[in-house]
Amino acid sequence: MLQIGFIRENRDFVVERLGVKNFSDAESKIDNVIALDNQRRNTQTELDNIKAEANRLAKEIGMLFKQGKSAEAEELKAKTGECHVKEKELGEQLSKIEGDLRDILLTIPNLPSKDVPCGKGAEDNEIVHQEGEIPQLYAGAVEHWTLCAKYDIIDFELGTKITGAGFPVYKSQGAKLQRALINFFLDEAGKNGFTEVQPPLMVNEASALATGQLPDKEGQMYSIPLDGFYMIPTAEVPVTNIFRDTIQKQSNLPISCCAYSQCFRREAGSYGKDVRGLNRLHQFDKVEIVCIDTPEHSYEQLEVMKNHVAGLLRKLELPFRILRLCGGDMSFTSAITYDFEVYSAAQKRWLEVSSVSNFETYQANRLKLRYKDENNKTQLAHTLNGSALALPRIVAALLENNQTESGIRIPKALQAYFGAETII
RNA sequence: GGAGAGAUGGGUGAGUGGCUGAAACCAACAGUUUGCUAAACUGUCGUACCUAAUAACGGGUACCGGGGGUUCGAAUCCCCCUCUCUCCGCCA
Repeated sequence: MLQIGFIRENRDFVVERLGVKNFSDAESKIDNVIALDNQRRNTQTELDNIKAEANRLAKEIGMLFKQGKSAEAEELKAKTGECHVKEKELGEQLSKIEGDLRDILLTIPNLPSKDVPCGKGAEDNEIVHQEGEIPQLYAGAVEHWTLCAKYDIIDFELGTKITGAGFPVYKSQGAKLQRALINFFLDEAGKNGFTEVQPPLMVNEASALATGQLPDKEGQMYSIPLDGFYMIPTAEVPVTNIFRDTIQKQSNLPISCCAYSQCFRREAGSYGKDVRGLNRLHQFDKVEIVCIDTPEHSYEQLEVMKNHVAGLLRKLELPFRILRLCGGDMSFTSAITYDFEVYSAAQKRWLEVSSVSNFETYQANRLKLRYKDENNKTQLAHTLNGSALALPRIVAALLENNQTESGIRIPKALQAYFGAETII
């Protein structure tokens, strides 16, 4: 959620930035917000004055009773009646205005930061970096879903039988490869200063709301209505919520966490070859990194996170590129997002394996995640997160790019974790 | 799931209708003292919103798990919800 004070002071800037995100009606919505906020302030002032008056009367009545002047006290009691009528009326007005204001604010996305390019969709994203060699595969090379069946390491049909499409069963060396990657990612994160946490895989409504999954993306999460819980679409949700309603000391910042979790996504409306095999799943594994920092340092921290992710891909010997997402392709809550894509040689396309974002104060405002600055003033912190990394497409690329006639080569960095040099 | 107890500021914990935004202690922070550390002493020490016609001090309102009610007045009384603890049951 954007901060109302910021909107008031930077109306034109806010409208202009929302334009970069192709947000429609920015101008009228922002003006509506400001008008409602004016109403809110006036009503608040009026209500406070009446309450102050009522408090004054109540004190006086107490004094009079103590002095035994009950007749005078009764007189004043009658007066308080009027106050209560007005108080009730204004109170209802105020909560209605506040509700309306909040509803509108929830529909306004985060402002893209100054580096975000304009654009409508994926085709307008900016490639800011590319490295690694695109492998030349031998003539009989195939896509990962064929490899999975050939080596009997990931069974999609079996998962369909047990649960449904998008819930694969990892078998034998496939299961081991999962564990190897998870441990590799966690260890690397640990070396780079990220503290590991293991969060719950279900969250309550307050948590889902605080990180922005609700109300914007309700249909994306699996829900358990009986208990009011949601299956997490990413560890970002529970991990960031660790810090909900807290005030951090500046000396504790930056906070850097990593967490392995399974992730659950309904992916409603997806279809076609994009969702084949490991390309899109309803349940998958991911190591997430989450950081909290001051506004002054958050962009440095973003670089730290990007470097960490790039390092992982390098060690996995995967060719990758980094995209700076354009306004139109960014998520609702993000101020800037870099996507990491690895090249999948058999599918002959780039697969998104990580997304690293700075949310600035947008999430922190809903989270009430603040810190005390050097002047001891309480301010909203910046939150950042990224995948480091999501497994399925990494597995897809590893299998496809490293396939040979005699088996699938495991990259050096992973061999100790996997316990072998090849899948045969 | 059954029975009971409880929820107060960073922590412990007082407070059962007005003088309590909340004692005391601890922690934390700043300063004095000190060769350094420690100790001692002094001071500061919740959050949000509104307002201020000197953004520095100030004034007001709300908040003692959450929501509603009684009352002129509620942390304190009543109702509902949530959560925690203890005992029992069940169980990886």
